[in-house]
Amino acid sequence: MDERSVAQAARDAVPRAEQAFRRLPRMEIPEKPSLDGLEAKWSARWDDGAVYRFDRTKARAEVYAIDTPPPTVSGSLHMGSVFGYAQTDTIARYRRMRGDEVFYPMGWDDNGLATERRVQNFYGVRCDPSLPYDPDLVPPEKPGKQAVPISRRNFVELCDRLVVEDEKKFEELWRGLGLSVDWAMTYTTIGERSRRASQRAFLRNLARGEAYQAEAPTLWDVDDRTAVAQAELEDRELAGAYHGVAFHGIGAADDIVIETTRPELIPACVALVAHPDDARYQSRFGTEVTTPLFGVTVPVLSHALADPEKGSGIAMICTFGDTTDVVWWRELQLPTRNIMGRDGRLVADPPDWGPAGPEAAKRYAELAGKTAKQAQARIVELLEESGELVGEPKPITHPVKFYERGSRPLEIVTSRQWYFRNGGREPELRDAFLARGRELHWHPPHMRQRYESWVEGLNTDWLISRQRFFGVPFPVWYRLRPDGEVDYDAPMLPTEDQLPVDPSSDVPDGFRADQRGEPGGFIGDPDVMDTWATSSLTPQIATGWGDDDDLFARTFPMDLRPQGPEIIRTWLFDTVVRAHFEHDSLPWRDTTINGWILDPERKKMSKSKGNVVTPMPMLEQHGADAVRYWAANGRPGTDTALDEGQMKVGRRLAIKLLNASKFALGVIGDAATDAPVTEPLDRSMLAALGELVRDVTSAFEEYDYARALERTERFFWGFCDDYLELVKQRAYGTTGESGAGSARAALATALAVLQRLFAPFLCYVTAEVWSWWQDGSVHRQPWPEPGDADGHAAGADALDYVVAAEVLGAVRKVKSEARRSMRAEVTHVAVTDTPDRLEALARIEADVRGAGTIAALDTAPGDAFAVVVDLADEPAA
RNA sequence: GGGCGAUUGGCUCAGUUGGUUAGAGCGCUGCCUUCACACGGCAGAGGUCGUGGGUUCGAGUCCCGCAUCGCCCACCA
Repeated sequence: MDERSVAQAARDAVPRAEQAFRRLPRMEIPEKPSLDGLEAKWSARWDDGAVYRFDRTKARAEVYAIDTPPPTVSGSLHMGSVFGYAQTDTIARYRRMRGDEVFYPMGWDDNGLATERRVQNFYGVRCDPSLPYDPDLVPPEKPGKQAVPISRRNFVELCDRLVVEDEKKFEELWRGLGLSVDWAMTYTTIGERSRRASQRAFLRNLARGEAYQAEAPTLWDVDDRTAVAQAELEDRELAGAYHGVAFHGIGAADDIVIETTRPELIPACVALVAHPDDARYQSRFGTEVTTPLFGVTVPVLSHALADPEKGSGIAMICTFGDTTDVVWWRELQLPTRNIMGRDGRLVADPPDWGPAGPEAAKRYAELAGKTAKQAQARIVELLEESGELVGEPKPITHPVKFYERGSRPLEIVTSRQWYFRNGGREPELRDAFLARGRELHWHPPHMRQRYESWVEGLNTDWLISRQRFFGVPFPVWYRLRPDGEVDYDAPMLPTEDQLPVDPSSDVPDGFRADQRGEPGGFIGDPDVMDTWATSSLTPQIATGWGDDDDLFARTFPMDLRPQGPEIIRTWLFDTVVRAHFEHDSLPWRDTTINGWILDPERKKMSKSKGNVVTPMPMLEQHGADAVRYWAANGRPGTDTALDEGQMKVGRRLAIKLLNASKFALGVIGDAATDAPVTEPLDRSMLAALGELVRDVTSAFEEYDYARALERTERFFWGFCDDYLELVKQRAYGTTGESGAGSARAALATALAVLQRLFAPFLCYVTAEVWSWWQDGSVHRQPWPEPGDADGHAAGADALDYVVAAEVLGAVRKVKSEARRSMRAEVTHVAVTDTPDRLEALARIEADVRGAGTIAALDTAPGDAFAVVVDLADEPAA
């Protein structure tokens, strides 16, 4: 038995609180129950009563800790988030009712490029780090045509200001949705705790060799002017063209024609490459050719990655056109001829072309300063003029790498960056992370495939530095040599108790502020960490790692990470990496992966498609319980359409619960509810209810909240349509006090169970109906046990309730087809059925006759169920 | 190119280890001005379970192939 099971067993051994849920002496049931106003009323009461407050005196084994991925607060609220977070909340509420102390904090992911972009668009500004700080800066009312350049510090201040506003809106939304998070425990990924945790973890990674700095070719976004990581790439199909380009051998017949989609990179060419087995180029390996237009000498080489099927089977290697170039460049140990600037334009100063340099430079002069696209157009013209363009360009579409939020293709530039090891270059480490993936419990299990294919496909380490402004700075300074050059080899680091630091304003030990930027002095690392480098520590940040050791000991490793499928390769994997390094453990035991939210046309919702639905109007129109109902109907990991019809159904269910509760409690009235349950129908219903509790509980244990809801709902509609109708007359006392007492006890028992089963889903309406007759919040009640229901019905026959409902249904059908009222008198009913079912019918005949207004009922044994109904004549109008 | 998931009435989806006439809601049709509920209730019509094989006494459910859709991964000249 593991630690958790021991704790569970200990809890189970404690005598449970009053199980019968006796009604309060004085019930307060509205004359006309309504959903209106319930959300405001109960949100306020939950706050006042600290219903969802985490009790930090509980031991780890008693705690259920949920690592909610902080939503990105920049940008608009999205129905997809509502979908996932509402689902998670049903789990949280279930665990809480099971007796777990639920640790359920909420964070806001506010640092990073997403926020910067929002600030740029919202205020119409852009950050220019060369500008001085303006303490009196007032941002433009409305963004103008030209972005206003402001200093880095001003820019960060605007970021800080805007995220506070955004976070208020998010909290308002989540509160309205009824998320049972402890709002006293929010955090932000740019907040001090997050900065301290990020920097502390980084320093430890660095000390252990898990973080390192390297100068290397890097995927680069020319618009945001920052390096980006493999995890942030996406492929997009782009129109392009194969250009046949002639490279020259010794004789005119020795031309080698290559096909390229990027002729503008000819000046960056360092070699040609073909497959070693390719007969066409066997004789050329080891020889040299000269590039078209520029006349630069490059070798012809062989490499297994070259694909004989592609183009003419031989490719030019440029530094750098794509990631394959980087592989060839590294493995064939080629020189670098960089022409691509960080602004996406060809650099002014040409690379080293050797002897051909002076001539080549003349050609290059008119390309310098052009964008890749402009340069390509011009170079094609030049190739045509020189006759080195072979044939017409052949249009193709091909996948091109983009930054996922970018608008222009990524370039590859060489730059100095920070990395975390993640197995991309070390098979053993990669295997360790694959093992972690198998150690984690995935719901649904097949989602692990995405993790595996991502980890198996890693080909670089995790690039964490960004040349941006609003993020956690690297806690690193560098010495400046006497000649002013930066000494990257011996970075200066703060101690952990100094964190968080900002190296652009803080000064390393042993230096004075006026030595910043001076030869012999120091400079701070100018970069910030990518947002994932902080987000990957949310389990540590939320649980107070290093800041609150007591809390950390009670909550880490956490139990559950709920999240969307699109961030398995980033958030989930990165978080596994960090916990593996720092704690040699998983960050959590389970993960639930929700599905996509699709629009009514079954298209994935995304901003670019313009089909995003904002959640606030949905909540206002249908109500939180209705929206939660819709979300909870989306099965784990299954894509779900945005369906307002489902929300209407949810709303109707909530109203039904109001009215059925009112009715049942009205029937019970002032009478006692502790009479023995003696009537077969009551006992049979409670037996079925006990089965329901078993079923729903096991569904929740498997994280299948959708099944739990569906089963509860199905039982409840039958309970309303059949049981309440069947028991109505007897409960009013028309057949005597014993039968009435049994009915009232069964009604009270069923109501107490059903209201609690619905509580994780319909959190507002269940709070309301529970309060009519019970003390305390329903959301802090113990989860029903099967015995709460069938404990009152030992030996009951499940058939009784089934047969009663079927016979009643048959009678209703006849009345409906005869276009008569459901109250129409029935003179006689003849039921044919199997003996065991007729026995059941005999036990509950009185209830069936009462509900169907049936004067006489006969039975006859037979093979199949059949009912003949004689209606009384219609009374004269 | 590799992988994962899906394919059930007009729509959205259930269908837990293969077992008698395949379920629900929405929509549609009809009825009921019932004393919990008109933000109702009752009932009805509507499906060769994508397709072709196979295993089995028996397959929506298991196996193989195919098709379509969605997604993930991939070195994309």
